[in-house]
Amino acid sequence: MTDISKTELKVLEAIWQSNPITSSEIVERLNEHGDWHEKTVKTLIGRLVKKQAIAFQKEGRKYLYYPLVSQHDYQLQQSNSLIGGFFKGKVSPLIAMFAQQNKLKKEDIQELKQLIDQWEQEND
Amino acid sequence: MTDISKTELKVLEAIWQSNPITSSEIVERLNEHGDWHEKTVKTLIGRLVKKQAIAFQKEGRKYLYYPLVSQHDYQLQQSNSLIGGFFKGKVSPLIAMFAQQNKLKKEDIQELKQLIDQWEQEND
DNA sequence: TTTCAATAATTACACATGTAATCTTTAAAA
DNA sequence: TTTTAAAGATTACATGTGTAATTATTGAAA
Repeated sequence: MTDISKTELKVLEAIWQSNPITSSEIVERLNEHGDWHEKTVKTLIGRLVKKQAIAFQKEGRKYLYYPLVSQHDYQLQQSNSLIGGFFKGKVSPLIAMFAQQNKLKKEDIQELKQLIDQWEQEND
Repeated sequence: MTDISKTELKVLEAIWQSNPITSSEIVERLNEHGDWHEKTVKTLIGRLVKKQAIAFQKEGRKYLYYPLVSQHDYQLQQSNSLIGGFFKGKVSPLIAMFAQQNKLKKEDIQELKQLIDQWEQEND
């Protein structure tokens, strides 16, 4: 799959939010936050189709778009790429960075602890 | 600061590795992994200068390049952007994702525990 | 059935990016 | 001092990206 650009990603996110979805609904959804020109959105939809990130089903006169790439898979791939590229594939340096920046809240710590407990229960 | 492209980042990473550094040294370093044409690297160096990601000091006939953007700051910004964009600014969903993919090793858990201990000692 | 309006497809255009070649400058070598 | 070679600056060019207008298609309305 070719790279998905910043603006294409915004469109894809609108589609992930719920689908299948028509182009005009995509435009509406994007315009809830931000200012998107209909023509621009149509172009981006077309590029996403060409990149096989989305596809459509013709339902009579309507084109119903849906994702071919799942949000989870995309996030996983991007996260792996960042962690792999910056931190040799290890997550702790990222967490350390956040800790240093005082970006960790009680809730985060709580959730991390829970994840660790779960991991320890499952592994050995 | 304008965005730094993929290939520009490779050049910047070579500079972060140790600096100040000459363009030919940058080329050498990049060619330890991968195949970089000298002219291409020169172009990318020029673009990084224009973007004010790096600068140089003329040392007689030599141009000595050094970073204006620190690796740490760059990584922090990119990490924040990913975590902010995908996980509403919370780190635990990312860790959960890694856990699910069996990407967490004993060592990671060990380090996470330590970070948590430290956090708890510092915060209340 | 002709017309209209919505939607998609095509075209446009400036700036970014990947990849490099050519031109210019200047210190070092001859 | 003239020549050369290395480094930077400029130019090149195809493809990608952001942003949109124009054209074509087609089901729905009149």
